Amino acid sequence: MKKHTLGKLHKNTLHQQIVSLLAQRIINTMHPGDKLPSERDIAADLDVNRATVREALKKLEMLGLIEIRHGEGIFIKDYLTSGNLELFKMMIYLNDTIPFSILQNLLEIRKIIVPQMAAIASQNINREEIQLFESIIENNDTILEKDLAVHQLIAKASKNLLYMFLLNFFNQIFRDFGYLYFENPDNQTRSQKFHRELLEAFKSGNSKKAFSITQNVLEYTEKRIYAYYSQIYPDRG
Amino acid sequence: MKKHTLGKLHKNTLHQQIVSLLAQRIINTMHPGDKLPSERDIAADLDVNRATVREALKKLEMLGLIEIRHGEGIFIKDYLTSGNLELFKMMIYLNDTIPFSILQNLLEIRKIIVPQMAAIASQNINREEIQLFESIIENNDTILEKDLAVHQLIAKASKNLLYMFLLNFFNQIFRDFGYLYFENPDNQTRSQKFHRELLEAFKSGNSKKAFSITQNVLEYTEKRIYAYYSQIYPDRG
DNA sequence: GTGGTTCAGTGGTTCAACCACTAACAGTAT
DNA sequence: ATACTGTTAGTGGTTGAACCACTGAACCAC
Repeated sequence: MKKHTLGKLHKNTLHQQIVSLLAQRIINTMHPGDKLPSERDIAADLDVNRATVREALKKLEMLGLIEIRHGEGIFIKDYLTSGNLELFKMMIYLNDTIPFSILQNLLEIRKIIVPQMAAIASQNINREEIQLFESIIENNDTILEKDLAVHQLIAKASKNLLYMFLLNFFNQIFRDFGYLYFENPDNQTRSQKFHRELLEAFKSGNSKKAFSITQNVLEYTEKRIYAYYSQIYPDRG
Repeated sequence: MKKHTLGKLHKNTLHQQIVSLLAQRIINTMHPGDKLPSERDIAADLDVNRATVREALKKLEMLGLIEIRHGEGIFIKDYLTSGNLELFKMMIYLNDTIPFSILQNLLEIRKIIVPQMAAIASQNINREEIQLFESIIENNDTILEKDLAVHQLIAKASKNLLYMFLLNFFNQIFRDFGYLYFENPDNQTRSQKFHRELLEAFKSGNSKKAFSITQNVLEYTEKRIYAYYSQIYPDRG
């Protein structure tokens, strides 16, 4: 790895490549409790510097994939019981297509939590946030950006920092795949309708309405995404 | 808030100390878009090596606190729109006591999602998982370990990997604070009752019952925790 | 057995140097 | 004036070698 013998496209940093490489190796071929080679050996195997390997290992540690013990070594953790949302995100991007089961997981959780938070937001929202909502609807951003902003406003109005962070997770994924969804004009108008209706529910402080409005649009979204997915991959839907 | 308050001193690694230091500095005194000093300057300021600083910066990057741009520098991100659950966790442990608002956030989200997942689990659980549930109830672990295991089983039975990872987040926190909760014998028997009832609901595949049983115990838990908290900090409850 | 010592192997940290990228600027050609 | 080009300073990215700190196992003395 010392010299770029070929004009390869190295868009990622070296330690990021090592993160992906080791993550795949760990998930696919190793088991909890297994010991990873020493930092020196990994560095030698990959023909990179030990410091670079260490930066990659620090990231893998934060993903919940490994545990680094001073004086002992590096051990594989059970990602089912120690993995976090960052690992989930990486699993999405490791493959070139998002696995269908992962997609289902995502939409299932989303449908559970978002309507409830919209209901809570309707009770806690203040004038300033109402105005922000109106300006989001009126501005000239793309519908994708608007929708992301609306959900962020729901989180802000809910006054729940944990939901704010949870939403960041959803949005980071949706930002990458959402453009596909909004290529369909029907989906665009459906979201615009959702934004308008939710604003009214917020203005009147009607939590039940906020809940149902949000639930309905998520169910619509779900159907559309499944339809799209099974159209692209007829054997998986 | 670790259990072993005696005997174990602060033996954090140097780069971990730097993570905490920089995280506090960023959250408390800096704003999104601000530029952090260069790696070389930070290393000089803290009188540590640049490689050590870099390992800390890699972690801060994964927390969503900073963005590192090759050739440009290190920039503060808006943690409200880029922070993740790991950052939320760090915010809990940065202070010596868990802030009340954070506690509320946690319990609010937990109460929304866990009963729904229990209902889903009741529909997807298989014989093997039923047996695992029974063995959890019968074994001799502490009630804290049992309760963590029961929730893990709910996640496993739900067949939702994302919820599995979300639960890891909750459990990592509950593992550190839960022993306080279970010091109360009433709370212990309440959880044991929950485990038995949920097992029956799972056996009969009754999703509504699984939902309400889980919701009830979470509401009980919530009240107890709030009561405990306002007893310790009378001015905040 | 018990307790202390040594030793090899591991992660943690340091140092100095160089590579690769970015922005800003000055100079040039058009 | 405008657009292009090369230079340069400052930044993060990577390297190599060395040493420090911790762990477990083997060994030894009692």
